[in-house]
Amino acid sequence: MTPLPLRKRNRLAAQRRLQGIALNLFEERGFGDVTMQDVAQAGDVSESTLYRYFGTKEALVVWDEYNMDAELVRRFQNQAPIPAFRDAIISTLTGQGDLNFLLRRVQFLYQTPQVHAAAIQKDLEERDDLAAGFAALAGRRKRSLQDDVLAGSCMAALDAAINHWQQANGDADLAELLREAFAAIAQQES
Amino acid sequence: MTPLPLRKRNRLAAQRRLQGIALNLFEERGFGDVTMQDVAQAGDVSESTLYRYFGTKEALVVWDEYNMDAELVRRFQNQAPIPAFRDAIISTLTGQGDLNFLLRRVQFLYQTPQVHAAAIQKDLEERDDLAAGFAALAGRRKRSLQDDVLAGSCMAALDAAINHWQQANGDADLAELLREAFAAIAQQES
DNA sequence: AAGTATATGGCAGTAACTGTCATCTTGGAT
DNA sequence: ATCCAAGATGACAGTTACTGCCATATACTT
Repeated sequence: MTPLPLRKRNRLAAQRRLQGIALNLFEERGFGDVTMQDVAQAGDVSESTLYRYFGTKEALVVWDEYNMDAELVRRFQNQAPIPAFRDAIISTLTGQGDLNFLLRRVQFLYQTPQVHAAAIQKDLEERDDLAAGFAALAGRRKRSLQDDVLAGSCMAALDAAINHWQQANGDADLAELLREAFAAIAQQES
Repeated sequence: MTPLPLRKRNRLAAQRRLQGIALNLFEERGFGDVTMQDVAQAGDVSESTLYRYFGTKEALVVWDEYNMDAELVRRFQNQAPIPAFRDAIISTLTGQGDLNFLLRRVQFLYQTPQVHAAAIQKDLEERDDLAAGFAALAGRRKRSLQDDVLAGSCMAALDAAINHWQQANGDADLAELLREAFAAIAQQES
């Protein structure tokens, strides 16, 4: 894989930096009591730039650089859909260095309804992709009701696992929680 | 059951009326191109009142008066959790007179990401209650990971069914779609 | 070194929301 | 019928997230 162009890398670095600064402020004073102006000043950039980077205030928390598309597609080749998705998630999350920072973001996210909603909106897009992927895997051109329910259940498992991990203050094996959560999808008695 | 106090009834009527007016405007000109002021003027109320009734702009679409708590509790007595929830939903939705208005709301909702997110945020509260209900049913005091996944899957089924119904312009049996969707939860191969 | 693309900052404007206060209106009491 | 208390409404000012636009500065290419 080619290394990221310099501009992209600088941008990513700046975003990471600003996200850290923003999260500090939010944790200190609360989401509602920190303005975009505050974050901009603390980060020594203009509000314009801040908006160009993140688009919305909520995105300061929700934004991340995870991208598991490549990994996901590769695993789809030779695994059943649910385990493929599960393993892609696990390797993406646990392979990413800073679990502590993820924990802070996620804890804040679940405790701030406004931010939580934004996170869910982002999940929805991922869910749609997933449902489309399930359909494609079965050779169908259009997503069926089952594909959608399945994709929704996967997102529910992901959400539940992260939520439990967050509630335990990170004192739990995230990968193990994810495996449990995804196992729960299949083992439901009606 | 005692009839609703007059004040409550008037309020409900006013909300129904304003929601209808707002939906008309949104459908005509698009969500982003209608201001709260526009809605207030069209409805002949002040912005203050509008905000007191709905709180947010999105709530003008998302708001409804459905309340299936009673139904749900009753069904939990003698049914397995998933069918209980499913049947409670079905009888609540189909028993409610105006499916056409529901269709309009839901179609708009799925086509407007901002509103969709608000709807899901509302669903989350319901999901929490459901998970708690599952735990209580099994005699556990605390919600387990499985309870959460299960509740999330139920919401996914509900969402998928309504989404398909909406995409078919209501030319489908909603109850039937719901049954299919909930059946898909149990029949997933891992 | 010149030229082009891109990133940044400043600024003005819109509209969603919040809080407050004065003014009705309503429902129930005597 | 009348008065009173509680709740509903409207007017208004203020905050802040977000958008668009333009001028300037910075970085990449040839």
